[in-house]
Amino acid sequence: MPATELPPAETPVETVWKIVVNVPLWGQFDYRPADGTSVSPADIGKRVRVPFGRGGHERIGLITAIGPAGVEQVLPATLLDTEAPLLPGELLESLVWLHRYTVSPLGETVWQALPKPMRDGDPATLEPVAMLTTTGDPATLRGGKYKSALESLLTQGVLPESEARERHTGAVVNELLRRDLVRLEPVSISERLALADAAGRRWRDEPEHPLHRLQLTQQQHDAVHAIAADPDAYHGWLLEGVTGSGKTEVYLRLIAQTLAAGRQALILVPEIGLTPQTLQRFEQRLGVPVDAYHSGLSDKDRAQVWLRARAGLARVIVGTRSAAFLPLPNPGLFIVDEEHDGSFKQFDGIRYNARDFLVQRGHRVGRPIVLGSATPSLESLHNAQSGRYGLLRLTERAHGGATHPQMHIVDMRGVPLEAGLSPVVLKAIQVHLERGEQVLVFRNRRGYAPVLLCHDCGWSAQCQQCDAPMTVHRQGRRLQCHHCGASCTAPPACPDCGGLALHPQGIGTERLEEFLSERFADLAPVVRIDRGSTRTRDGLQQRLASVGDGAGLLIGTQMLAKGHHLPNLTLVVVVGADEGLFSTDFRAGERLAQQLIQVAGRAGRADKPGVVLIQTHHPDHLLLQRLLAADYDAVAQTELDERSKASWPPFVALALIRAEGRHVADVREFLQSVANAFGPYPNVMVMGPLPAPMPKRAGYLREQLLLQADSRADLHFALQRVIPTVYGAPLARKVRWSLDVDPYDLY
DNA sequence: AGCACGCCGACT
DNA sequence: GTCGGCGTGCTC
Repeated sequence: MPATELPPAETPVETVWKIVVNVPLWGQFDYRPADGTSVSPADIGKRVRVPFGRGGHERIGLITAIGPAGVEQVLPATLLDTEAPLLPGELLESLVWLHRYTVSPLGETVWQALPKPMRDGDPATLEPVAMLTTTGDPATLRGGKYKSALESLLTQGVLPESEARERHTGAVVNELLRRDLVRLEPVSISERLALADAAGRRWRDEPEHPLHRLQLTQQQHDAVHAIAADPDAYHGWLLEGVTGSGKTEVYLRLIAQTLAAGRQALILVPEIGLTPQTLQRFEQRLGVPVDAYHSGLSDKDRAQVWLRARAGLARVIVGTRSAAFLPLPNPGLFIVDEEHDGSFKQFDGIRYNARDFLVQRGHRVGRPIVLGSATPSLESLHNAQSGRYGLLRLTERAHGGATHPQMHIVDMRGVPLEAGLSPVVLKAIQVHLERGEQVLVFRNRRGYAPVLLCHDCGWSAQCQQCDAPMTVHRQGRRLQCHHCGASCTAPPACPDCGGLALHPQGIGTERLEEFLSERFADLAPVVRIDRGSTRTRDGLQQRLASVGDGAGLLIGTQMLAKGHHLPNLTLVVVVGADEGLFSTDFRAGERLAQQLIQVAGRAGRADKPGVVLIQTHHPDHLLLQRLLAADYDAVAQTELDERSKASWPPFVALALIRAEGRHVADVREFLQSVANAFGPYPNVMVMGPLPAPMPKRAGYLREQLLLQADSRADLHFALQRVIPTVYGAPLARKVRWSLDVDPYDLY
């Protein structure tokens, strides 16, 4: 045999760690253990410190797999997590799923799921916990705060020392310690787990437990029964419950059963819904500590909650969007409350929907997930109709005979208006205020007026940086752009014709406040609540509290549409609903219907039925007519039919590629090359490149590419092949671009 | 994204 | 002469 035909001597390929780092690069990187040990599947999910990039600078990486080296050069990496992996297998697998679904780099997907200290390589260690053991009897104590703190500590059982100090103030804890009424004792994780189990079972054995105080309605009972029937298997449930029907009570029973089984429950709520009152209510009814997970926590606190969840110690966690990424070794139940809410969709970085991610996790771990809403998203309704989810409906209000608010349409055509309000509306406001009740005027435009217009020549103030009119603020003295934040003094005369006929056009919340506070000054306090007046959660609570229980007039945007129960609120006025009736956005109708129902839900209580007045120029519009019957389902069905006819989601799969840059030519060329790359995939329809609905924003020129396919699989097949190449394209560095699978809207 | 390498203008 | 502008290319 001639020597030349011998195959080259093959050196066996080294088995290495496949590592992702937090960079917008598609691939993974190969590293070997620095200490010379061999790699093991048990390393998957652990963090490593790796030399990365030109200067060999160190970064944190995460081992996602092991396999044969794909490159010549393999650098050494040091393990950071020497015991258990930071990410349990299920969470990592779910994140890999998310990376495929959103078609974004795995490194970025994994990194955005971690609390900052874990991203930075801090050790995954729980802070040592001292249990507060009561050695004294609260009955022997006089003086309210020590006694109540001691009683509360007794019911909580196990509490990290820092948390005890936070809840009951350090001084109180110190005093209890000094008087030898409590003792601090370090507890092991296994002891803490055992105590959590005991607490979780307690409600079963105690007939006097707070959970049993409320009698469930038949519908609530049936819903609990259906969902709890098979706690060991995945099942998606859509819980459609009108305002006041007691969805929360259903959640609480299900959570209690989950606790009794020694499992963890994760509850996702919209940003606006996670108030201290919500948490308190959960804790009081369940009788166990409830962990909150949201952006308001410090990095350190977030990391501790994350680690408690990972250790199985946090049994009930209520959190916002990012809580969908909590590691749960022992999951029992997933809940997404107000599942239609837009805040579950992340709009920057990797664009995921926390609701959909959680459904996927429920599926993976084989546990029920409940999506609750008074106004379900069309996607979820569609899933319920097609049999993917079970549908449970709560149609009756739970306690007392509170009736649905009466909705009325106020025809504005040919009617004299004051600050955009018709005489009928003004009269109604007066009547309700005179009765000592509260009124909410809902207007989804903040500022004084949406436009500053010259009546002589038609000029209007436009933002220099954006394709949008400037909003008038401070009674016309200032102009502000709500898209880029630019702000300037309003011109004294028209810059075009020099005329003095500059008038604010249209009505914003500031103008409503100006007019209404003058008109009704002698009847009630007038409070405006929008992002201009109220920045913080506490600020919102304070402003609501300032109205008190008596007569009051609230003017507000979105912020007031949900949550916050105001028992004396009997009239809601909706100004400017027409904008949602004729929008080009496919989701506009759905959103308007949800908004109107939610805002209507603020009005009325058992003994005082609420009234909702909707001002419109289109009193015959089908959507409004259906809503009058308080029939969200009928509206939703109409909207679904429309979507089906017009080929919009959920009947087709959509993806949107946006790009912006200083030069429109770069943006156009980039998107055109991406569009061309879809050539081999005829099942994906490519629309664009087209100017974005707002072609210029903050000085950047924006264009977009809309991708549509009948089947999600076809869309993903094409995206999986095209998008990785985009990451390597030189033009991609000259523009800012993003991919949004299942865009919430097209703006 | 970082970060280094590289090739042209105003400074001790 | 060199400090530094940000264009281009690479990261196991």
